[in-house]
Amino acid sequence: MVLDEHDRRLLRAVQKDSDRTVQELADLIGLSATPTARRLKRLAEAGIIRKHVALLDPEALDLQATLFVTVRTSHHDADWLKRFAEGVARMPEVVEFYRLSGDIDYLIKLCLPDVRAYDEAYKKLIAIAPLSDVSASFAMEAIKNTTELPV
Amino acid sequence: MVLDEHDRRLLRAVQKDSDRTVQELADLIGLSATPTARRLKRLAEAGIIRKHVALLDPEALDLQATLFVTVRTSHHDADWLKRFAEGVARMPEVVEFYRLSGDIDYLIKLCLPDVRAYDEAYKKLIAIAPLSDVSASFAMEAIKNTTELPV
DNA sequence: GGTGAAATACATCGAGC
DNA sequence: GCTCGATGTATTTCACC
Repeated sequence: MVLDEHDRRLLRAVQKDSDRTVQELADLIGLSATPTARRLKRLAEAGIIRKHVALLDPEALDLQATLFVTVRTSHHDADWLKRFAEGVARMPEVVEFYRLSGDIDYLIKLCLPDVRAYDEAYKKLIAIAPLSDVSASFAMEAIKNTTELPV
Repeated sequence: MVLDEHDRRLLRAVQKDSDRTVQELADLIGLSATPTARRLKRLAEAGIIRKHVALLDPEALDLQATLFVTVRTSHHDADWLKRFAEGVARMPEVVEFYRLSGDIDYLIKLCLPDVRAYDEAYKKLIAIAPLSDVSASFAMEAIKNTTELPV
């Protein structure tokens, strides 16, 4: 799908704040309400707008700690991989989970009440599948953390 | 603020999908529409619901590459820190940016069209402030990537 | 692909239980 | 906290340019 400047402005606006009326969005991108609504519908149907969600404040929910866990493993067979991927993804405290290139095999981002809670998460991780090398460091400061993609 | 089970169910629902009417949310959490609307308002005013946003599909926007950049530095003075933090945070391709504990000082998550585009991002990074050691690896697979916090 | 006006659906507020 | 009903507002769908 081809996007023009109006589409991109619209995407930038809704990924910043989707609590806006079509009229407000229309004013922002310099169109009237009807074509703005049409574009929104088109972008959603094309799958470019995946969904709308509420973002919560981790502090207010007593989730003060963000941890990054790096994992190396010697097991690379399909069985192990499936077991590990599914087990880790099922953990609600795991918010991101990537298989990486390079010498680190996996990167896991955890959202926890405090750094002490890592002990329990670590036990859960090693119980899922055998891991050669697990290392963690916690975020002292989240300088930037956005869901906005560069469009 | 104290949250009961109805509040938590509501938070779980809106963080998954906020494109629902108050009536649908009410049915999900087992209350009727009026108290559900009241709870939503209370949670937003308390700052627990920070905002509502649209999540876009990176693939559909030709952003196929996720990269993680780790940075070590020997500069730790206030001036350097401010310059580095502000400069990096301003880059639109930087979606997450943390100051870490341990031997890695900073972790940067980049959202790029392809891995080749890292060359340009790297040049931008080293132009912001002097860095001792920069290393990158790209995500071969995003096994999990959610904005849902564990509540 | 854009405009303006009408119909519909939703959120919001109040009163009574 | 629930129900019902009324009001205001936003979304949606027309015909039309």
